[in-house]
Amino acid sequence: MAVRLKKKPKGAYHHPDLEQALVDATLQTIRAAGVEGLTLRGVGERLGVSRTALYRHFTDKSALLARVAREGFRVFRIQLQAAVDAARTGGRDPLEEMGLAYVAFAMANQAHYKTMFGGGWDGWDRHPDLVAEAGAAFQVLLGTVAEEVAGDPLRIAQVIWAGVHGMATLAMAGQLKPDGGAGTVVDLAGLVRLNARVLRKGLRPARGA
Amino acid sequence: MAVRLKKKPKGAYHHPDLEQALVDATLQTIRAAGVEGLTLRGVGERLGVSRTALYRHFTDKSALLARVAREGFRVFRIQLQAAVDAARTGGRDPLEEMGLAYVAFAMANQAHYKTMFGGGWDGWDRHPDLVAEAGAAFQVLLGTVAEEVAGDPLRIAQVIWAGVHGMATLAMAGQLKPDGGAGTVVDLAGLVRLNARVLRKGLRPARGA
DNA sequence: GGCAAATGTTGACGTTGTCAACACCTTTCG
DNA sequence: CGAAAGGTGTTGACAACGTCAACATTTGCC
Repeated sequence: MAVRLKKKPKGAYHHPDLEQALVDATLQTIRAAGVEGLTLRGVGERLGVSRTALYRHFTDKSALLARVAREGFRVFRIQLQAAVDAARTGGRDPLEEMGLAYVAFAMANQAHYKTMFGGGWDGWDRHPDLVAEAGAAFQVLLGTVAEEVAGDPLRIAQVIWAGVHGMATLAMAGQLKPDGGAGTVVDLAGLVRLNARVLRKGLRPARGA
Repeated sequence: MAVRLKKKPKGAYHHPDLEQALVDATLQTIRAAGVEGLTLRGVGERLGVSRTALYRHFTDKSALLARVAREGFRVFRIQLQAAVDAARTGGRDPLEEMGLAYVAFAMANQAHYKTMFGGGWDGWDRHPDLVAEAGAAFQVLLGTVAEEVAGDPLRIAQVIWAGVHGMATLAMAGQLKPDGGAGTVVDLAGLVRLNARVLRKGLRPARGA
């Protein structure tokens, strides 16, 4: 390694992009061990860096997790929007497809999802950028509801959101079992579809009453 | 048996019922400071007992929290059943009233509810008594659904459960705001009612399509 | 080339959950 | 009635953790 050029091939006192590397390593760790298995010392070790190196990029363990959550909401929003678009071009129900994409993301990224919704960090107030990113994701739902069904879009969007969020978190906690307990996995997608269709039918503006 | 009155005016080496006192103190602590604010040393101090005294009654911090969760499910089930019964005698919709009781319990006992649904302890497998108590609570919902609506009761109960659970957890996390962000609190009961009515209408066995 | 800011490291401290060894109390039984 | 036995509570200790302060190194800039 005589390549003592302008960069540092060897010791690399300065990591190329430690900030992003920290986020990635954190995500990998919570994927493997859960949020409660996350340790700052472990993250540093994984990156070959000292235990306190991250304090130059994040004020806190909470701040690091909030950043991870923010990135999650970004990907989440993109996937939800893609599902809506695909449903529209494919002639399928946008709300139903969005619901499926919602639980698919949550199931495929369980630790990430938990972190996004209140896992480990210290409250929305302290992270306005996170609030913004989460709000953008909700806008996908809200906008789709506004175009798809009649009635107060916000309240309807909140009801739909609660349904998919509830199914996702209950499924993650292993609470949704067929016949109420035994072994196999629940047909989560089928449940989402059922929910979507019941809601759509119930939301159809009725004649009487 | 004769009550040994003059026994221990002073130190009371043996606590009257430390086991229950530990559960109560734990619940009080997480009510005030959240699960993450719970420390075994603090619980001991609150009871005037040593930091490791609880190891004679619980194997673990997890075991203590699991016990707290179990007691939560017991109270929860009773309140749900009471709401169903009251609705029946009062001529109101049992499912709607149960939904209201559900979120009312969750909101009034937020830390407890979070502990019940996966907060802090180490998985259902290790606590079969907890599984049983949670299952009993779910039976209230399942039985009511079976009597109230047509169709696969389990799947419908799971959908309803997901709805109220989702609303409760989102509301706890401060995610349900009117106009999507500002200040005031959401009309959670109204949301629950909306959900219940939409679901009931959507579940009505319809003729066409 | 030098200097200030940015970035990374080491040492240390207080807190926490938990174990081992010990002390005290209650019960049981010879 | 008294001693053994087991239950119950205490102290001491340890490793792991998050975080701060002080120090070291690198980078960017004039």
